[in-house]
Amino acid sequence: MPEFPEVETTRKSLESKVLNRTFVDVWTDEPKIIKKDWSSFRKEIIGKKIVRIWRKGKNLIFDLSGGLSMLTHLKLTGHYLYDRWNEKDPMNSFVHAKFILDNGKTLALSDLRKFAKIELKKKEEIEKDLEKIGPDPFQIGSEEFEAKIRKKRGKIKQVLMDQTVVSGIGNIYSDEILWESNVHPERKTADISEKEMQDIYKSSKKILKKALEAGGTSISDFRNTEGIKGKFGEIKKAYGREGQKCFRCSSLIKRKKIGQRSAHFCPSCQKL
DNA sequence: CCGATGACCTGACCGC
DNA sequence: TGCGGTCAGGTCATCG
Repeated sequence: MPEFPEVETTRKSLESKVLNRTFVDVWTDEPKIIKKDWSSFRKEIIGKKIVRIWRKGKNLIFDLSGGLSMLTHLKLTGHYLYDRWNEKDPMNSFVHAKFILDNGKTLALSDLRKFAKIELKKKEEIEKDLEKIGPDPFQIGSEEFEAKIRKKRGKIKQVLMDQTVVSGIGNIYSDEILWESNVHPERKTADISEKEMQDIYKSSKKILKKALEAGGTSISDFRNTEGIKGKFGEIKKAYGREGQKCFRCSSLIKRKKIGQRSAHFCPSCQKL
């Protein structure tokens, strides 16, 4: 599920709720989510305090006491839930990991497809693993953004989603950003004009900011830590709108496979 | 080094 | 109702 807006929504919420809490117990019914031998994971994490919660791209990292960090990647369908959440929503029922905190409350990971991963390593090791992840659009200026994008040859949609180039953008927001910029997803990075690059840069920040303010997108399974949906799905312009009218020109939105993913775009506003 | 392709999983939905 | 196919906010390993 999660791209920048969903992960950041989760991060902010967890920061306000579980920062400075200590793990007193852990549970899982799907040990493969934890990329470490379960008994050593359990032994190492119990008694550790959460001292910082940060994000790099789509990765969510809990720095713990004792020089350890716990990295979580929610992949397609993972989301964190805390304390008392909306249990009527079936999407909140795929809980495969639970952390019991020293205030007696539970931090849970619900993940329908079980792709999420949790790693526990030394802080420096986690940081090293994340070196390959590029900056998100808010961390760089337009010149650096353009330089990074141009350096990678290929179709703009795929390059925008390449986490080593720029991070935080996935399938939904790349479609939204390119629609907003009037750029066809298959345009080659080398052939995009400077003006268009500026538009893509500005749109990236605009769309991600808007989506964050809306609490993310919950077309399928994303929920915040209270188990509630985000609202960006109600105002998206391209993703998932195949066959519906473009909000700018009324042409019908098209869907096309690019790489392995579905791209949604307006064939008349976004020309090849 | 690069791109293309499957693998990892489960559930929803659509057409017959 | 049931079956089979397709699709899904993401990465990884492997192969040519």
